[in-house]
Amino acid sequence: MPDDMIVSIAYRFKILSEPMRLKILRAICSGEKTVQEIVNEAQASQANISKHLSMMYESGLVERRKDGLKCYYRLADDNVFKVCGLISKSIENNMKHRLKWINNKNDSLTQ
Amino acid sequence: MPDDMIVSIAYRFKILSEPMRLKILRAICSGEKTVQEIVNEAQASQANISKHLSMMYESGLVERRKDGLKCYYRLADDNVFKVCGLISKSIENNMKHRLKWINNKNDSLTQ
DNA sequence: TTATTTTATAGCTATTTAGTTATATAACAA
DNA sequence: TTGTTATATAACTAAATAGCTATAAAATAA
Repeated sequence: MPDDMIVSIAYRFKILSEPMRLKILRAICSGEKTVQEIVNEAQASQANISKHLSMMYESGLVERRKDGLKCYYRLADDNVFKVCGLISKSIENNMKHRLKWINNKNDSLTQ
Repeated sequence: MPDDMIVSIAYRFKILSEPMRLKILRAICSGEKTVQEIVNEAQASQANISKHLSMMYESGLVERRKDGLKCYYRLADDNVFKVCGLISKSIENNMKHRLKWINNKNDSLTQ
């Protein structure tokens, strides 16, 4: 994998690396929502959510549709869910691995 | 997905969001390597690589094995590659999407 | 027109962090 | 012992950024 591809992928990860932005994704995973609805679900200020949404839009992670005063945001594609699934599985594996290590240590202490 | 899971996933993304750390993963994807080998491949200072490796180890992304003076690092699991694959596919989709959009715009301009 | 609603953005602050230099640690060699 | 090699870490600086408040912009309603 070339360096510029690495930089692109790192940037995409960076967007996904903020809990508030993942909460936004959680809010719109079931379908498009207005900014105000996302604000309510993610429990943050309107300015903050709007700023996050703008950068997520600029980077192509979400798409949007304006209708009168309202603006509806939706996911650009669903790869992000597969990614989150893999990541959480990886975290789970890691937890199990550490737990096993701790248990082995306890076993050897009590032998 | 609960909030604490979101925080864990975000943190994992954060570790993957630095180009230098992805270069480290690229270096060790074919098998374990010493710090010095990784330094050479990733083209960075020893202190910098060592710091990145420490945090990647603490977070469970890599594992390590000490042998005399040398320390060998390896991937903890290969989910990270599936993740990078999905991300790059997602970026690719996004590029195509934007290109189509630009082409449509050009078409309507030249009509 | 003026008022209201919805969203975006500008300016600011505090926090985080990548990379640097210098040094510490630890294993090995002479 | 002393010297060398490999890695880790401490202290620092500069840059990036999440969240805040206030305001702008833009569509709608009265």
